[in-house]
Amino acid sequence: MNQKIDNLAKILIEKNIKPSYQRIKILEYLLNKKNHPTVDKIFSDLVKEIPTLSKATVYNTLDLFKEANLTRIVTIENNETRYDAKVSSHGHFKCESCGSIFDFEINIDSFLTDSLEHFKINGKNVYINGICPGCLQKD
Amino acid sequence: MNQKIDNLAKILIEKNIKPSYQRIKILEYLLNKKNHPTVDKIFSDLVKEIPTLSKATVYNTLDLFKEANLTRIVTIENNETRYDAKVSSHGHFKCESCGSIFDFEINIDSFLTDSLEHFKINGKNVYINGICPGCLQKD
DNA sequence: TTTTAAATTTATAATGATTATAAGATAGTT
DNA sequence: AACTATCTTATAATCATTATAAATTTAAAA
Repeated sequence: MNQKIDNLAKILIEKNIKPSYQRIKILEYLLNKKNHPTVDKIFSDLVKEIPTLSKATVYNTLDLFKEANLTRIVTIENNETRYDAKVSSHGHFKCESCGSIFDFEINIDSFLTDSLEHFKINGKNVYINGICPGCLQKD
Repeated sequence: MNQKIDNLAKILIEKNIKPSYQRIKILEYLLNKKNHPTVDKIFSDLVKEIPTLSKATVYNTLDLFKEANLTRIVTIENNETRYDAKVSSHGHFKCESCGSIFDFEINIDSFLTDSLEHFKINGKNVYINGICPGCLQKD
């Protein structure tokens, strides 16, 4: 009946995660909005569609997704955790003036040196802060 | 009389920060221990020497240092902010098994692409997670 | 279809890092 | 010494996250 839902469910089942309604909706949200949402943003957006949604469910689900490698935590700020649907490797730029977060392409392996050759690498985060072009122009 | 204290004081004065006893001690701590301490670690270590020390002072001072570019925030975990005395650019590796944090050399500019050419860059963070050699051997 | 058990979701309370506020202490200046 | 601004401290407030237990849903069995 609903092809999209089925595809999302399949993704979850492949990871041994039961495809509950909430989980499908949260996964859909993450795959659609690629703007590193906070838990709060995810919750307040989805609660419009799922009025009974609880913030604990969002936390639980994101934790599940993280374990299953469907989602990664974006390490940008220390006060609010942000999440990304696992996609191609990219870095994050945060503007200190307007607070916007920009993605940028990155050759994720180019900066790895021999010093890590005996380490098992599971994830890479590149985070740059500064002023974005828009805010630079304002000054 | 105390050459070391004088040097630390000078660093602060150059940044227009009044060299109070607490500030000098916190700066000294950061420069000596380069293990990305949390606020809690800094406080509990220093309170032995300065019994009247308040955690609020540690927060205030680190904030001052950050503004003055003496210190940078290490973006590793989201639940506990860690601080580094500003030194040569390096990345951080966190072992998911034992929790240790390793520094590693990086060619900080090699991974910057054209996509950021119109951005003003103030800081760069590279954070990698995985398993360290010691924990790999245990398995 | 009902029953039952397991898993999931929800509401609520607890925790813990950080921030805000105001009172007290300190240092520099006239 | 008195005055003033700054710094430090203690305390309370905030806010994201985690823990807990009850309620609901799901899936399987009878």
